[in-house]
Amino acid sequence: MNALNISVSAKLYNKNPEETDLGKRILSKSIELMEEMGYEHLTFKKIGLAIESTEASVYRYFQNKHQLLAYLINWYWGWLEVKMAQEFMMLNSAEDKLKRAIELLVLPMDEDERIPHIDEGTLQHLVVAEYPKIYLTKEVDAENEEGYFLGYKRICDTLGNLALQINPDYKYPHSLFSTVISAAQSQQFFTEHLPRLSDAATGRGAIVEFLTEMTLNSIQKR
Amino acid sequence: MNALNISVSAKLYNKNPEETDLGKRILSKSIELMEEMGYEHLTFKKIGLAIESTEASVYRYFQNKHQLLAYLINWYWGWLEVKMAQEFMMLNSAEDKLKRAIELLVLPMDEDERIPHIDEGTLQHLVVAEYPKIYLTKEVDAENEEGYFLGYKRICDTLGNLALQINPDYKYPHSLFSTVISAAQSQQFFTEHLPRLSDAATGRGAIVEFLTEMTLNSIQKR
DNA sequence: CATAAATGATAGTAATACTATTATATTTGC
DNA sequence: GCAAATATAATAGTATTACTATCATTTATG
Repeated sequence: MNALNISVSAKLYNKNPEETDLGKRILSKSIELMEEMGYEHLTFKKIGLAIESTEASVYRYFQNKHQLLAYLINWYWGWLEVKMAQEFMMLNSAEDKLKRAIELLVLPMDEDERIPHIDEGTLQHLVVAEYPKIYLTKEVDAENEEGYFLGYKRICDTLGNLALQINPDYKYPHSLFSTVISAAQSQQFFTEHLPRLSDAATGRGAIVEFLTEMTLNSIQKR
Repeated sequence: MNALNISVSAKLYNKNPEETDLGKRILSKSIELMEEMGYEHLTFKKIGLAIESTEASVYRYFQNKHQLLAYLINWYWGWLEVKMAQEFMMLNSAEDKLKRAIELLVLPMDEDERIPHIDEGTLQHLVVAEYPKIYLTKEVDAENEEGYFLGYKRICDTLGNLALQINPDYKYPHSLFSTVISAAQSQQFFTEHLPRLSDAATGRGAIVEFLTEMTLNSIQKR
């Protein structure tokens, strides 16, 4: 097993892919293929082919493509939470922690070599392009009860609590951080594909600056 | 023809649905069905059935479901632009206009009886639930060139310019308003389905307040 | 070594996303 | 008011997708 293990709710798979070699190959190739062709064009048949196995084998791990995406995205949030916890240890003010959190959301990720079957950089790019698809469905309420969105909620809570350390009277910590996190994603997407919707022609640094300013100005006491 | 006509780029249909009775029935029923069953579960066959016509007839107006969604969403933004223009005439400060724009984004819409075949309230709810699906695809760059996202871009520009009237030095008008507009959507969705991601248990008024504060604090000179 | 479990190979089904064809209305131009 | 053009209805057909099922084979485990 890995030195580091990100836990993902058992509702997000049929059979735990982290426990077998085939499972890990499914994760690894799914990320690669989904990034390459996009969620809509990916099929379990293509994954089966890519891992030199079969469609049926992929179905043994995940009920369907939607669950696979939800798994990958929850893995990403779980991993980001670990990263944040690590980095926050070295920082002493809530403001510095918030700033660093925004950087982690936006700046490119290095591969964590403790987890060789997941390419975190590619996964981050995939989350940017696919994230809202896991909740923008008619099944959202049922899936919410299954814990499909826990990863995201936990990060929002963590950041919201930091904001309340700065200003205990701030009224919208949940709204603010669900907004900031999804803006972190969508600004990356817009910069790449719809540049008229962002002012970050100069790169991700500008996104970080925009979000940091927006966050701190929102929570400041006045 | 209608007293009021919202123009949507000709790239967003095969045959203009506003020009025929059948076309209008397609629009009307599509909104109703998509709202009811969600984008994923809607098919042209079901639309054909609902309008007491056929699948083939729907294909004569729209190339596919994706184009239909893009049409409806562009229609919505076009209509919102008209609404904003109307309301801005009565307002004299950029700040008041921004505040009113946020209300229009968030508060429930009344049916405009000049356009009987479109139920604006339902359409608004549909945009909240489906909007990101039109750009989160691998075809985004090609469709961007076809003008699939013009409606959204125009609203962002308009609001960005209002912000620059308040503070000509503000550096991120496009990023801010693409963020505010998509937050207006996602906060409505979260309030309904994932309440832990918002602080608007009390209703849409809180969303308006949150977004207004965030906007004005961001653009203020300091 | 025996048994269970995981995987591979293959087949099959219902639904989807179209395309094509032809017949029948309906509109429009003269 | 009629012919020609156009729009729509009715139907059929195809390739792909999203699964489910079955059974043989390999691999792990006690």
